[in-house]
Amino acid sequence: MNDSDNGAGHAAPSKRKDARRNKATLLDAAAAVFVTSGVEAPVRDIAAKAGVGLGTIYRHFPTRADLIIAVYQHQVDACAVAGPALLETSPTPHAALGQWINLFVDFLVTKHGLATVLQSDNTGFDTLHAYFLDRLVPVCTQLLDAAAVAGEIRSDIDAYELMRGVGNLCIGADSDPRYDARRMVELLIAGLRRPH
Amino acid sequence: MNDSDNGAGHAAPSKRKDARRNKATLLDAAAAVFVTSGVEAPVRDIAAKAGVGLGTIYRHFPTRADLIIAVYQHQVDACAVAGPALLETSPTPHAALGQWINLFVDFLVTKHGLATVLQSDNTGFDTLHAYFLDRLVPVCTQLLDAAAVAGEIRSDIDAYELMRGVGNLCIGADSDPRYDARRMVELLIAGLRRPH
DNA sequence: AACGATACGGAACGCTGTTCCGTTTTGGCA
DNA sequence: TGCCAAAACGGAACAGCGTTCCGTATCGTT
Repeated sequence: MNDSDNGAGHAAPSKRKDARRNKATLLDAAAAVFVTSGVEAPVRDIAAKAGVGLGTIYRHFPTRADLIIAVYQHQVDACAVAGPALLETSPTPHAALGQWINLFVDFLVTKHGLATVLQSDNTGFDTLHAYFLDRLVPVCTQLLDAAAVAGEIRSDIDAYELMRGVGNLCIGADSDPRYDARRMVELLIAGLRRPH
Repeated sequence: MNDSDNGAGHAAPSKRKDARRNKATLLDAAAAVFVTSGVEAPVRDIAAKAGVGLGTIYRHFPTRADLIIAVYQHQVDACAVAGPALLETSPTPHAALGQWINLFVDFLVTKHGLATVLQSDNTGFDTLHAYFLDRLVPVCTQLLDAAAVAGEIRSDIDAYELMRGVGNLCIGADSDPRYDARRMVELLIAGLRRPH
C-alpha cells in the first residue's frame, strides 16, 4: 500500500536512494525515541536522533500522526490478523474476544502515551484515530457478533464503542503504578456478559 | 479554607477590594468560556473575556489547573457530599454506588474536555488531579466497602483505580456522538458484580 | 561534465502556558 | 484632605510545541 518498504530483497524504489535511506533511518529513530520518551516526544527529538532536518521528517510524514502510524502499522495489522485466528483456536467466541482484547491492551499499554494520543481530539491526529479504527473495528465486530450469536454476551454493544472504551481505559496505564488498565478492561469485558 | 469567597453577606476580605472583584470576574469569565470552548480554552481567552491582563490571572490562580479547580470546586464538593446521602436513601449499597457513579459521570461529561485534562499527565495538572482524588476517593471507598460487605460486588477493587477508570471512560464523551461514556461506565460497574 | 529534478536543513511562523517588571490603583495615616 | 508605600494590574517577552517555507545541496540522467 505504501511506497518504499519491503520485506527482503530489492524492491519498490520510491524515487531517490537517499530519500529511501532517510525514511528508514527516520522510522528507526522514531521507534527508538518512542520507547525511551513516549509517543509524545517532540518531533525535533526524532529529527535529532535520526541526524536529519525538520523538513525531511515532514516531507516523509506530513504530520506527526503519520509517523506514529508508520512505526506501529505492522503491530496493528498483526493484531487485526490475530482476531479471526483466535476465533478458530479458542473454545468459545467469548474467550477469543477476551484474548484479542488482551492483545490490544498489551499493545497500547506497552507504548508510552499511545492511548492518550490516540483518543486526543486535537486536529491532526484524525488519521491516526482513523487508521486504528478502520483496521480493528471490523475485527472486533466479528468477535462481538460471534459471541452474541453464541448467546454469551449482550447483543447491544457496538464494536466502535467498545474499542474506544478499552482504548480510554489504557490511558495513563504506564506512569501510574496504582492504576492497572488490564484489570479495568477485564471488568469492562466481564460487564459484557449476558445477565444470566 | 480559601480566602475571599463567602456564602452570603459581607465577609472574608482577602486584601484589596479590586483584587477580590477581579477574582470573581475571572471565575465568572472562566466558567462562561469553559462552557462555550471547553476547559482546554487558552488562558488568553479567559483573560480577554474578563477584560483583564494575563498577569492578573496568574496572580490569582498560579496555574491554569488552579483556575479549573476553583471553577468546579463547589460541584465536586456537592458530589462528595452526595455519597453518604445516597448510601442512606438507596435500597442497597450497590444501587447507591451506581447512582453516585452516575453523578460523577454526568459531571465529567457535562464539562467539555474536563475528563481529558483530568487524566493528562502533563506537569502542572497535578493539583487538579490531586484535588479530585482527595475529595472523591474516600467517598468512593466508603461506597465500595459497603457494597463489598453486603456481598454484592467483588472486594478486590480499589477506589482509586475505579475512579480513574471511570474518569478515563468519560474522555471524549462529548464531541463524538458514536461514543456513549455512560453506557461504558454502566458496563464497568456491571463487571464489578460478584460472579454468581 | 552538466543540468534539471528531487530532497535536504533549519530559520521562521503561529500557537500554547508562564514569567517578569514598569505602571497604575488603592486605602490607611498624617 | 493629601500623601505615598504597598498591593495589584497589564501585557511584552520567554520557552517550547507542531508545522511551513525556501534557499541550498545532492542525485541520476543526458
